[in-house]
Amino acid sequence: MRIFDTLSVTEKELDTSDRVRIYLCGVTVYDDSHIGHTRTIIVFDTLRRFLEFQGIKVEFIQNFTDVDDKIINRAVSENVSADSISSRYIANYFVEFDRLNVKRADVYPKATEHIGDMIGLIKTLIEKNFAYVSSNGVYFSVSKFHEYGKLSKKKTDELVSGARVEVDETKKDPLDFALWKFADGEPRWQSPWGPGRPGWHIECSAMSLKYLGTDFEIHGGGRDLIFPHHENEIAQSEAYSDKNFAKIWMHVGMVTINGEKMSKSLGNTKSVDFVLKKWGANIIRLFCLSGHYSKPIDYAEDMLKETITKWRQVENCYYELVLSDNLQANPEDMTEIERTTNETKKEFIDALNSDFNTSLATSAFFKLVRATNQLAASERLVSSIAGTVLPVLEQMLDILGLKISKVTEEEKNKINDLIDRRNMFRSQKKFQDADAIRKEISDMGIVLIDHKKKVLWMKQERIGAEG
RNA sequence: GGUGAGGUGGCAGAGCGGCUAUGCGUUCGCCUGCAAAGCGAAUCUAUAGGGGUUCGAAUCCCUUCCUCACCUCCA
Repeated sequence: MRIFDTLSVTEKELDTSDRVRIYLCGVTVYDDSHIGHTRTIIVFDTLRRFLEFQGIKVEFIQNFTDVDDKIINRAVSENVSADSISSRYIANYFVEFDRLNVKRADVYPKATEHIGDMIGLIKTLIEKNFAYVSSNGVYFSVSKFHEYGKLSKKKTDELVSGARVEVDETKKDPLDFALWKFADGEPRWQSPWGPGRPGWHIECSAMSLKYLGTDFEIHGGGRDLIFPHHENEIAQSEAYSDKNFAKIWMHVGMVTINGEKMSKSLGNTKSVDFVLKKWGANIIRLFCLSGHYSKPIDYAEDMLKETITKWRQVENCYYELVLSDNLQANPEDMTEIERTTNETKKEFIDALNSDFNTSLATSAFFKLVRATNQLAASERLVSSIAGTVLPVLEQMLDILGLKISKVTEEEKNKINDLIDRRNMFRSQKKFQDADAIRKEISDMGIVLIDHKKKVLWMKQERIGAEG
């Protein structure tokens, strides 16, 4: 599979010969996660599912930044400990991303649990003369790392001339960034240079190195992390190890709202909780995968609504397949559907192999859905066809992380009972009674599909936006 | 100002030298007791403007205009 690498600005072949190690920069746990975090995490979850579907071993690490000024500020304003803030949002994170059907990473390392690793790294950087101690903390000396700027394509002299770099008189160079900050208040940790807290960037270097080693396959995150976070990670890590840090840098585009970037600092975010209540996991996943991962997508309610229509087609398709009559298809239909199934499956996989083009992949997926629904609409969908289509459809659903709402055996029996009663009323032309039953079924979240000679049903996911 | 990514039909979104995806929308229709769901047909022949290369360009080159992101914490 080929993936676009931000560092080399080219598509690179992903080395899957042994295992694929992925480090994804996770969230700072000081507030609710939002749809922007969601997109990045869903993209990587889907990538991981796709690799695993192919039998490739994946080691997936995603960190939590649980020491940060924002966490401390929040703790102060709520008059609680920093730890209680980060624990709360980490707990929320798991609730929400489980609901989004995101597979758990192999490890979710926390910064606070790796202070020792960071100190070790900083020590070496000082020994190698890449870092120095000032009265405020320990700083990385950017000018010592000659490749600084290679990821973000920035030249250090241009960065200096830009007026937006932080002013700190104790730094030797305005570009230098903190590895360790001296601090009086809590939380703080002892270090050889004095008590304090680690800088933001060093945690990812320390934790990726610890869990994945050097030169691992993919390092990812949102585009906004390219500078300075990932640039600084590269500087620290490569200065420390003298080895290449990551083989491929994969960056996910921003989610905008009304064309404007969504971010906590702008205060225009849509929280995961909000979008889950409004749209549900399947719609959000489809939305997040609707465009190429590297490009921005706009959170627009009309687009989300369209996605509901598509999802209904998928639900219909699935239940038509599952509930099809136990019959043999006519040979022409069989040949045709086998061809379509194979073609769409190939299209789907080829698209994902080509820089993870989820937009193309989902369009192949919908082609298969439509072909199936066509057969259903013309009363030609039978079990032998389902036997061909269903396994492929389920594979695609699984890779995309989509989940069809299912019913229990008990509910199924009840539905069939009610359908029988309704049919009876219908045959007696007691349509009001029949409609009352239809309403009762609909209240269970079940929609009836009246075919010419049979009545099928499907479970529809309840979606908040539909009221 | 610097750097990067883009500008494709009413909308979303692929394609990245020839065969102009796909979906949504809209209109009409099929099906139905009526619906719903689904399906069909029609609609839409689009590639920011201007040059060029080529037998042939949305796709390559030049240029103009515009949008967004990053350059401070951010997924």
